[in-house]
Parts: sequence; structure tokens; C-alpha cells
Amino acid sequence: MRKVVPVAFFDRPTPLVARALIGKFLVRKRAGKEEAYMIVETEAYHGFEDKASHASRGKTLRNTPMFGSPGTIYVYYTYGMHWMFNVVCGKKEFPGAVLIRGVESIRGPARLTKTLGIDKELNTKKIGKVSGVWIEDRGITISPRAIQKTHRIGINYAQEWAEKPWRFIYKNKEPLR
DNA sequence: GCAGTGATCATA
DNA sequence: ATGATCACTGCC
Repeated sequence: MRKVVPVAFFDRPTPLVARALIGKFLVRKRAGKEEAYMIVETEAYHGFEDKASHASRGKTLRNTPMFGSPGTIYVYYTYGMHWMFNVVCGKKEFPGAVLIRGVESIRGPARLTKTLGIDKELNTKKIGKVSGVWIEDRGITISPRAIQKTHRIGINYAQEWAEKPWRFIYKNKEPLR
């Protein structure tokens, strides 16, 4: 079973999409070659009120892709050296995005983009085969018990919003089926 | 534990 | 125009 997830998958509340992405595959095609990795860690950034979100102070040049239609790719540069890869969720003009923090064998959002060659070239593009980055459902079901929900990290400035359980991690304790 | 590194944004 | 900040990583 190998199915490219449709745009409708992302047209849902961001935390729900972040949860649903665990166990899906991130596929990257470059120079004619495909690499696929199972997603094991995500974080949701949801709405104007989320103080941890780039959109909390309204639309700016950088965060404009967050206001795009579901399935838009939002890539931004931070700490003078790292690219972060997000997929936009929810209706156009609603700011929501899921940060892909880790895949099987590549942990860490910046290491992921470096390994997969994801940078500003992909920013604002639509996730899908045309852009060379897409998500596949390969028939793996992850039980709720195998998903750890925690607070988001690296956002201590966000006060009470830092406590929201919007980070999802696959605990590699149970066999896949 | 913290330096590196530079774009981005708020302030002015 | 300027300065603080930053959804991180790798080395101490």
C-alpha cells in the first residue's frame, strides 16, 4: 500500500494533522532519485493566538506561506544556518503549520532539511510530486499508545502556549504492522 | 553548558 | 538604521 496523501489531509486542525503524520512517509525526489523516511516527530503551530507561532503577530514577509492553502510548504531560515520544514494546515488565511521535527534515522528538524536538501527553493510550493516533496501513506498503523504527546520545545518564550501538548513522537517500542 | 551565525522584525 | 531575537546543532 502506497498512497500519496491528498490535500484534504492537511485541511484539518493542525494538531490533528501533526498526530496523523506520525507513521506516514516523507518522500523527497531529487535528481531522479527518491528517498522515503517514516515521520517520527512533529509539532503543531496553530492559529493567531498561539504565541509560539510565527503568525502570532500577524502576517509578515517571512510567515506569509503559513496563510496559504492547506498543503503549502513553509520553509524558513533560522539561527543563521538552519532550514525548518513545515506543511501548512487549515483553510487559506488561517495560519497553521506542522513542523516536521524528525524522521526515522534523522532526528532534528535542521538535520532533516540538510540531509534531504530542503531549503528556500521549496518555500511556498505545494507539497506533492510536482515539487519533489510529498507525504505517503504506506499502510502503517501506529497505535495511540505508541505516540507520546508532549509540550513543544525551543519555545519557552511562549508562556502558557509552550505547555500545549502539540508535539508528537513515535515511541519505537511496538512492532509496526 | 553554550557559541556559532545571519535573516527577520519591531522600534525609531 | 539598529539591535534583539531565534520552532537548532554540535561541541565543551
